Amino acid sequence: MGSDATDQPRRSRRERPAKPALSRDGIVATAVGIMRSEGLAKVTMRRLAQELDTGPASLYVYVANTAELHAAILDELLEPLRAEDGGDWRERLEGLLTSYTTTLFAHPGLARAALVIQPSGAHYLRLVESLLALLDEGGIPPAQAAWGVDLLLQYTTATAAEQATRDQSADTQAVWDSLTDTLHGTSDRTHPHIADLATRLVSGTAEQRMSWGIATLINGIRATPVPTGDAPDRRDRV
Amino acid sequence: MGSDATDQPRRSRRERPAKPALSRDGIVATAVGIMRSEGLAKVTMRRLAQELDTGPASLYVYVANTAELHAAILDELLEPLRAEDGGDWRERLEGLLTSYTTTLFAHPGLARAALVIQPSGAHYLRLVESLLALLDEGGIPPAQAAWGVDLLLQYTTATAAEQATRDQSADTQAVWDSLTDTLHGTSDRTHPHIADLATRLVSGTAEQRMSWGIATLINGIRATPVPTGDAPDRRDRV
DNA sequence: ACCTGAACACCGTTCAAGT
DNA sequence: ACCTGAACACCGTTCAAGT
Repeated sequence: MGSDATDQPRRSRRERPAKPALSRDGIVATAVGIMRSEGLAKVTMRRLAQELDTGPASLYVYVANTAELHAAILDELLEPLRAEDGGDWRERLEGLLTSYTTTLFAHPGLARAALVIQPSGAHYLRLVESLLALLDEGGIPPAQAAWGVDLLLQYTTATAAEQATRDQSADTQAVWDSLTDTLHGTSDRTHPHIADLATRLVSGTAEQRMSWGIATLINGIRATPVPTGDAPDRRDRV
Repeated sequence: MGSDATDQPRRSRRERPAKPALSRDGIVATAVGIMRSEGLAKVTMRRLAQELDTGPASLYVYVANTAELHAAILDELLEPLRAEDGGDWRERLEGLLTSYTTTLFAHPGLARAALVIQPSGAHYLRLVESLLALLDEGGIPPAQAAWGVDLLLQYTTATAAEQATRDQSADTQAVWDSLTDTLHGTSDRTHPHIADLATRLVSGTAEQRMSWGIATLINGIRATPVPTGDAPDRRDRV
């Protein structure tokens, strides 16, 4: 009983489980799959089309371009993100931002895409909502929270983008060594401050830096009022 | 008299002013030229080779890869950056960071490269030195200044990367409108904080946001001590 | 309306062979 | 040592033509 062509009269089966109809959701889901197994760099229109057993042109019926596709992938990855229940608002805020960063870390290259596209998917909005709720709980004035949430997300996204890229490249250690050497070798006369702080400039683990960075941002956001007056919209729209 | 073969016995001239010898500096200078006139996206190994009248393989004698080339271009652009003379240290710090951002703004795409590569050229080091001097002048504790300078440069670089990309794309307005609509259309019940702050989330000009962001970072850096103890090197090297 | 083959106009990087 | 032609293994996007 090696064959199973019983109730499906004619149609090439096996290999592919009956080519499913194309849909935006199906395309995004397949894209996520490729990214998880091979990284974002492999998620190209051509490769994706191949996976879906069609030509690249077909995808443009559902996705405007590669950037939009990457935005959709990102939002999909944010699905499991949720703030913890117990604890101090600061701890929960740091926890939520850390899981956001961890998510981006796990998928090198997506963080860079996130910096370049303006995410606006459902899961991203939920993340923003959670962050605003925590800042509110911490008594941060609304205007500062509104601008601050941008700062917090930008910081974590940019950090993930940097870190992810560096981990990816094979010669990270070499680059690092040469930077350390450059800093320590800097002349005391031309660059006194760098020479003085050489060790401190590169001290700390990524986790320590991130934790300090988030605390620094929160302290800054709390302490810095936004300019008063009816500030115009960023696009000068009324 | 269509020919002009007078005092140069044999050698195809005209068109190209006698092909110069390749050198790293020449390659970088040519790359900067292409970037200024056509944008970073056009600075490819192939295009650069064509400009230098050779094949792409020849460039690999002087430049390890495209990322290294972009790093070299960035450093070249930082050459004219200098802190102003007069005024408050805060104003001069903001001024210097603003000219850094303006430089990246003027060349869309380079900011993104700056986030991905660890800059370490001579002009970048001078910028770091200037920032450390200003933070020192402002009485920021050395350990906080050392970590803070990273935060300030990351913030400005990431902001430029975001802004540059968005200005570049033709349908910026459409994306913006749809984001605004999304925010304002967000249900009061599912996303109460977003609904409440919708206007504030998108308020302010890019300049106002940047200025507030820098002030926020400085306040945070001043207020947040770095973890004590002999913190290990970021790479655990002793 | 949805889908597609084929084409247009490109990429980075390597390598064996030359000078 | 430096330079190169040619190749390998790819890209995103468009468009006319089909169903």
